[in-house]
Amino acid sequence: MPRGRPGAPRSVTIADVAREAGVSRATASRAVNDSDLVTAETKRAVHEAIERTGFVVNARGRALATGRAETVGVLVTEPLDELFDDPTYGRVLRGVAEGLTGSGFLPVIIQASSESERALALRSFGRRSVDAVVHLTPYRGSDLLESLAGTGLPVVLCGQLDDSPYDGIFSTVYSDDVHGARLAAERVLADGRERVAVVLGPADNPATVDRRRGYAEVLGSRLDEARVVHTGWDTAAGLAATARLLKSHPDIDAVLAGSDRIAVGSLAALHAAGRQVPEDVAVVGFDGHAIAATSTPPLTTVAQPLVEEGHVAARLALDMIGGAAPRTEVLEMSLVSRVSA
Amino acid sequence: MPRGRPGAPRSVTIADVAREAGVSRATASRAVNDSDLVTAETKRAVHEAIERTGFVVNARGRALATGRAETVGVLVTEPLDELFDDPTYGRVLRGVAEGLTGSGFLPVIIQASSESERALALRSFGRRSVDAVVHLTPYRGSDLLESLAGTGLPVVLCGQLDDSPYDGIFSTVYSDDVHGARLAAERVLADGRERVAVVLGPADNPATVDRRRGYAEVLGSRLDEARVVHTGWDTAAGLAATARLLKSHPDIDAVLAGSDRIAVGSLAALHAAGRQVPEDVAVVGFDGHAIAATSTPPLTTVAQPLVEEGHVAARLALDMIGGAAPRTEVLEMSLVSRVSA
DNA sequence: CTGTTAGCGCCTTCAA
DNA sequence: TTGAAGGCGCTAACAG
Repeated sequence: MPRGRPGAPRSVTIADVAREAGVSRATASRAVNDSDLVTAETKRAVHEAIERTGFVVNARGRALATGRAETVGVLVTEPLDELFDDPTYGRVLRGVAEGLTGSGFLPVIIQASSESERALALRSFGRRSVDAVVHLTPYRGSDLLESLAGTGLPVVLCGQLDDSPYDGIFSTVYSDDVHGARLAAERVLADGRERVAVVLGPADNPATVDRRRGYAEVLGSRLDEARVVHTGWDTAAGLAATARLLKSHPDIDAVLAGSDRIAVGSLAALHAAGRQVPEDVAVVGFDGHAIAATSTPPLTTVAQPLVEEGHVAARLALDMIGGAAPRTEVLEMSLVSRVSA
Repeated sequence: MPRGRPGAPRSVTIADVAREAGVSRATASRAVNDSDLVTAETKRAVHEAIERTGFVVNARGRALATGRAETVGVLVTEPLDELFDDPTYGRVLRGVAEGLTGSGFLPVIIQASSESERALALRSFGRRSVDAVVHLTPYRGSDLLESLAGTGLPVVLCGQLDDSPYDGIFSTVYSDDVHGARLAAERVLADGRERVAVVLGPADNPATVDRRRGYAEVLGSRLDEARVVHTGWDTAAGLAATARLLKSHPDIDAVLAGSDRIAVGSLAALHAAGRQVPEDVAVVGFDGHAIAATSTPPLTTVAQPLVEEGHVAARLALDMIGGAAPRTEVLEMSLVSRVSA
């Protein structure tokens, strides 16, 4: 007969409340859950008993009885401390939290940047400590996704994978990079730019691939491969890459950047090279981060609906918990016009 | 008779394993938990049955039976997007995760930056969805701490409060700011600096108060109040404040900064004003962040043992879960000598 | 509308 | 060393 841990005073259970209110445990439970099978008067009596006893439902007991933990795990595989200069995940996270409010489900963030942390998280998921998993930072090539599928839990992926090997298994939400890139390219084209340079993030990144495709679709033959470069996602990388580009192709009149941080680097490189933005060279960023609004000059950029992505992820998770089949939602990007293009 | 949710196939329980292995549920349970009341042979049989059936313990059932969720909630009241701006929390978080490995407890991060999120988190804690709470960002003046105390859960505070109203209720771990500040002041003093300026963070911050006290203790009458200013924690604030200081007191020969980011701002202001660091002016930062190592020149700084703080927090939490009384641990800061002082 | 009854899945005491 | 039995705290089917 397990007695909680020794020393820990037995806490108030619904049986205590029932006794105190002079009703059965079932009725007390119904009152707690505000069922409308209970008289207003009985409810009042139970609530008074709750007041008097200081009762709080025990999540463990409820979870076992209902088969639900009322919890959504948010899996973050990037190390949180390395993530500090990329606001992307913070925004999506906020969206997930917002999307879950009112549902009775609590988002719990699970950091899983090391192999051992991943194993721990997986084990915990397998044991059904959460009702669904929102994976904020999915990537292929590990067996993490495979293991997640193995848990049988509802899983939502935030972000696009190369192809879609998990259609029908996971739900997915992502922003349409191809479309966003088209918007950027169309803008500089409409502006009469002729010699467009492209400074992208790492070549093996799916977002990079899609953005490049979007640019190419709109620019067509105007896109000279020699003016397309890949670099890191950050400002320093953008600066260096753009500076090099300006050496080899001094005549460029537009830069399509693969991220806002890259774009800010481009701005700096152009400034250093004595080019005026947007008079001599137009610059269009990608992401819609805060830094795009405060750069000099303020950056025209393709905004990803990150918070909305979180909202949708939450909805997908709730739907799957409710028994819905997995599905994929693609969100539209939008062009935010500022000064730089 | 509750049947889980409709549609959800009944999962494998320990009863299935027991049947499959031809033992009782009790024995199967013991084998699962590697009790040494079980023959090696029986264990093997059970594990084979587990293999065959694909059994995974259900956390909900176990939690109800043992009275433990095997989970430590890590409460973050700062908005997470800011968490990404300041590596401090990320480091402590890592420490907590490391400190918990091997304990069987999983850290789950709960974001509670809005009032409603706080309410949700508190409700969840009250329901015993976690076994302990590590509060990463405690501050006075809200009723959050009061409510946390009300849950009766073991709570660990990371960071020092103004006074100690929760001695004997919460455990606390923090780094000794007064001592750290003394180290910084002693350094510039030993260096023969005479006109020391102090650029602190917000005046109402407890860390600020303590750091100021530490500087004052060492500097004594050498600390001219007119050369002490308060500003924000970030680089831009540090730059502006230092620039102003250089206007009113052009003769300063040392800057004690309240954070590394402030110090980096000071470095920029000094550079802009044509001062050499450390020849003309010494600069000492505070925090020991990565930016201190990569600044120009590299920053001498007071390093907080953030990861260790996390380790200790985890230990305190585990101890309290085990029934230990709350206690407070104070960690020593250390001076990291680089070029700037 | 309320009470009775029977578990959810697991662990643990007790007796063998 | 193993099994039988009971209970952790709650909810839900069923009968009244």
